[in-house]
Amino acid sequence: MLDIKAVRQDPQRVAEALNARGFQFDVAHFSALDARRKQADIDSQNLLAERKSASRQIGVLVGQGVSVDDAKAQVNAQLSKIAGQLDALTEEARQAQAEIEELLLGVPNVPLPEVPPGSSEADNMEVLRWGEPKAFDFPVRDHVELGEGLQLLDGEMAGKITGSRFTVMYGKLARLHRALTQFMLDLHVQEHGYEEIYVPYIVNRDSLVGTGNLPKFEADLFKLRTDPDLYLIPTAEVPVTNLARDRIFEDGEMGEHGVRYACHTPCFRSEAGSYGRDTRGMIRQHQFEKVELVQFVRPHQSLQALEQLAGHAETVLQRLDLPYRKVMLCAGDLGFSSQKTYDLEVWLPAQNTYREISSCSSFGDYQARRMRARWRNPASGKPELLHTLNGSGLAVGRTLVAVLENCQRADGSIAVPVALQAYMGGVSELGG
RNA sequence: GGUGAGGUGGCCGAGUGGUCGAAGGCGCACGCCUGGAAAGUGUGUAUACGGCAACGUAUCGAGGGUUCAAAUCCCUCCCUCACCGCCA
Repeated sequence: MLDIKAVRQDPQRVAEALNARGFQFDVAHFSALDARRKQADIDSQNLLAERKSASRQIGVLVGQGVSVDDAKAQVNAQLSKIAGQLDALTEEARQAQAEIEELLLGVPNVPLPEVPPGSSEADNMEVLRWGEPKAFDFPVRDHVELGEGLQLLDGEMAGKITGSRFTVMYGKLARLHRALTQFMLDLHVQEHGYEEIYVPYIVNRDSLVGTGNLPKFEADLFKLRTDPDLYLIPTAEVPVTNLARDRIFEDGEMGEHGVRYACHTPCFRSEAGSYGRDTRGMIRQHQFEKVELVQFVRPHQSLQALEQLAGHAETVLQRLDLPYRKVMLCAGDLGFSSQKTYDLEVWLPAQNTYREISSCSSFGDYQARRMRARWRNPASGKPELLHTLNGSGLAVGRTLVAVLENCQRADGSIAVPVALQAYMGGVSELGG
């Protein structure tokens, strides 16, 4: 959520900044609503104050021995006037509050100044490339051909069990998938200073509102038939970031670099409307695994933290020797809650292109305001909104795809990257 | 899922429907005392919104209700604890 004070102070500037990411912010509507909210708030507060003092007066009189009825009679004029207006006024105030809240919950974050303009991924800015795409002296197979050829991957069976966009893996492939997860977690915990945590895979509505998935993107979620509403997590970002919800961190709890959590979870995405895109194979699934990195930092640290976070994700690709490029998303391609995002795109030889494998974002105080996540600034002694960040480190399923395709050999077997062999019990190849 | 007991400030813990945002304690901050410390002692110590400020309003798990007035009474829900049932 944006800072309502900042919006109020210069709505035009906010509107322009949001326009850069393709969002139309209706300044006139906001201003009218805010004025209404303020007036209703003042009116109802005044009335409440009157009622309170009248009630208090009755209490005082009763304390002095006056009968309750007599006491009421003495302040009757005031009370009857209040009774007539209070309900309407408090309802008006409540409604005005709710409306402006709803409006703001639907407004995305403002991009940082360095975020390039643009409306689609075509306008994203390449920051760097790492590694050389390997030249193959045989026709490359995609991961589906490779996995099915080895009889380790089965999309049809998943279709039978559940439906489209799920997958079944067997044997060494299933193990490679698990090895990738273990490798990533160990790297981030042992070398990058993250604490490993385990969290619920089902969350409530408040948690999803906190991260910005709701109220706008309900269609992307799997919703359970419970009361109250519960949802399968679309990413570990949701439960992990919500660890900070309604919480005030003492400075000592934040550590030098802030709080860093690494968390492996399955992710569930309904992706209603995405049918037709990436239908083949494991690129876009309803269920996939991800190792997520989440940070809570002091506001002045967030820019540097984003660079470090992206670096942590890049290290995974480097250790696996997978060529990739890093792009800064343009304003129009930013996620709803993000103020700045780097995507890491891994080289997929079968597609002859780079494909997203990690997205690392800084949210500034946008999520923190939605979930009232704060730290106590020792300089002021006051609670202030902290900054949140997260990034995939990495999407496991897509990393598996990248390993299969980049490490394939002419006979359709797969050379297991050296970094993973220890996690495979020494196994160095699939098939062959 | 059943029965019972509870949910109050950073923590513990009082609270009879009426000057209660809430006694007391712990913790923390600052001062006094001391050569220095401990002990002792004094003061302060929730959050949000509005206001230049004085201050006002809201919040005692959440939401409804009764009442002139609710931390306090009633209803529903959530959570915690104990025992039972079921289960990995």
